[in-house]
Amino acid sequence: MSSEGPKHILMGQFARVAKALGHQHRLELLELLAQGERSVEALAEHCGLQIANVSQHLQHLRRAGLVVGRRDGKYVRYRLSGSEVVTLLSALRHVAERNLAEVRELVGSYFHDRGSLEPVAMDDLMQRLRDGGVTVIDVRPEDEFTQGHLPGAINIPLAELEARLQELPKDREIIAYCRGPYCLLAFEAVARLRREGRQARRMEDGFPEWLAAGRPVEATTRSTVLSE
Amino acid sequence: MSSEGPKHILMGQFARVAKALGHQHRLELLELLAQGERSVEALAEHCGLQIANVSQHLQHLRRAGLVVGRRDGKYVRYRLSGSEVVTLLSALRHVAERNLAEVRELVGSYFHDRGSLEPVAMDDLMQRLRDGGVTVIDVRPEDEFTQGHLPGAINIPLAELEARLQELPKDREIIAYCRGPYCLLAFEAVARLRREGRQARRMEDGFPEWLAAGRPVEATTRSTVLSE
DNA sequence: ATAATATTCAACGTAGTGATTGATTATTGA
DNA sequence: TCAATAATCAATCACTACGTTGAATATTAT
Repeated sequence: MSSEGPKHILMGQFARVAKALGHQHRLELLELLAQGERSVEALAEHCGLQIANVSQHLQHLRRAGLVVGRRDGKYVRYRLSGSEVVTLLSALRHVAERNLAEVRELVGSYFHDRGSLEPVAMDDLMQRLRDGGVTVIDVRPEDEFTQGHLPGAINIPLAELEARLQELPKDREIIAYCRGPYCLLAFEAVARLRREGRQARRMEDGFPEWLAAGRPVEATTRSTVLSE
Repeated sequence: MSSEGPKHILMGQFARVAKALGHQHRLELLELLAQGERSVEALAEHCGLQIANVSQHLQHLRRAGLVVGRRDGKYVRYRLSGSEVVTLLSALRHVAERNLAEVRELVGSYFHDRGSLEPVAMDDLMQRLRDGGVTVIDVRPEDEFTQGHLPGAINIPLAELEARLQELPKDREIIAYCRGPYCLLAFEAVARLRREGRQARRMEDGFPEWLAAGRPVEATTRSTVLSE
C-alpha cells in the first residue's frame, strides 16, 4: 500500500543510500576513501577488519552508489563515486554534532579542549595561500598525500614531525591539516609544534572537504584531478 | 576491538543518525515535518500508516536528534530539530540522484519529462521578488501554508486551482512551489496553468529548502520564525 | 600450466529491526 | 470523577543485517 507511486519509490531509493551510511564501519571506510583510492586489503588493514567483511561492506556501499571500484591488476581499488558524497558526510556530521548531546560533549571535551587551537577556515586559508606568508603542512600518511593535497603543502606525517622541524620556517605561521574535522592528526601536530615554540594553527576541515569545495589541488604522481 | 577511541565512538553516533534516515517511512515523515509542525495522528493519516507505527518511527528519529516533540494539550506535536536536517536530506537526495541509475531514470522520466517546466532557482526568484512583477503561488494544503510560506505568496491548493484562476493575473508570470524538488504538486499546477494559457514555471526547490537557506518567510497565524 | 595473491561468493548463526496487536499513560471535557 | 481521545509502551513474529568461515574466482609471476 505504501510503496506505490513515484514518490514512494524515490523515498525507498533514498532510504537505500541512507541505510548504507548507517553503520560505523562503513562510515570509517568512506572517510578513508575520501582521502583517495584504496584497495580492499589496505582498507581492511586501516580499519582492523577482516578482508571478506570489508569486501561486503564495500559492495553494500557500491550498490548504494556511494563508491565505485575498478580492477587494477590483482587489486580492486575503490573510491568515492563523487564529491557530493563528501558533502553528504559533512551534513551528517553537522546534524549529529548539532543535535546529539553525546556528540556535542565528546567533541567539546576531546577536540575543542585540546588547547585553543584556533582553527582556520578554508576560505581564509585560500586567501592567505594567494597572499603568501604561510606554510601549510599535510600530516596525513604519505600515500594519502601523494594522491592529492593542498597546493604547496609539504607532507610531514605526524611521526616525523620532530625530526623534520628544521624544514619549517620559524618566522611564519604554520597551518596543519589532515583527514577531516574529527581527525586527530592535525590537532596533535599543532599541539606539538606549539610545544616547540612555533606559531601553529590547524585548518578547520580536512583534505576531502577542500577538494569537494572545488578548490585547487595538487597530486604528486600524476596530474589527474580527483574531483568531478 | 573497533568501538574504542573517540573517533570510533563518533562514527558510531554518526551511524545512528544515518540509520534513522534509512527507512522509507521515516524519510516520508521527515519530508512532511519539513513543512512544519504536525501531530502523530496527522502524520499517520498523511502517510497511511498505523498510529503506533508512526509513534515508534518518530521516537527513532527523536533518539537520532532529527526531530523534537512537544506536548500541546492532548497532542504531541513533532517538528524537525533544525534546518540542518533539511540540508542533510537535500544532500541525500543529491547523492541518490547523481549515483543511482534507478533514481536518475525515474526523475528523468517522471519529473523532467512533464513538459519543459523550466524550473526557477531560489536565487533568481528571490531577485524577482525584490523587483516585483511576479506572482508566487503555494500549492500545498492550507495547514502547511499557514505554518510558513514565501513572502507574498498566495495559497491555492491544487484542487482549487481551476476555480480560483481569476485571482491570478494574466499578464504576469506565475511561479508555483510546493514541498520540495520531488513533490508533484507544483509540477501538476504548472502543467494545468499552461493548459489554461497562463505563463507559469515552478520553483526548483520547495518551501523547506527556502527556509533552510535562511530566506525570508511569512507565517499566517503567528509571526514566529521557524528556522533557527 | 602452476602457484601465489587479492577479492568475491555462499552459507550459517546471531542479533537487531519493523509491523501489529492490545494494554497503559496523559490530557481534556463533561 | 469518569469517559473519550492521543500517544506510548510491551510483547510477539517475520524478516533482514552483520560477521565469520571456507570455498571459488580473477589476476600475476614463476
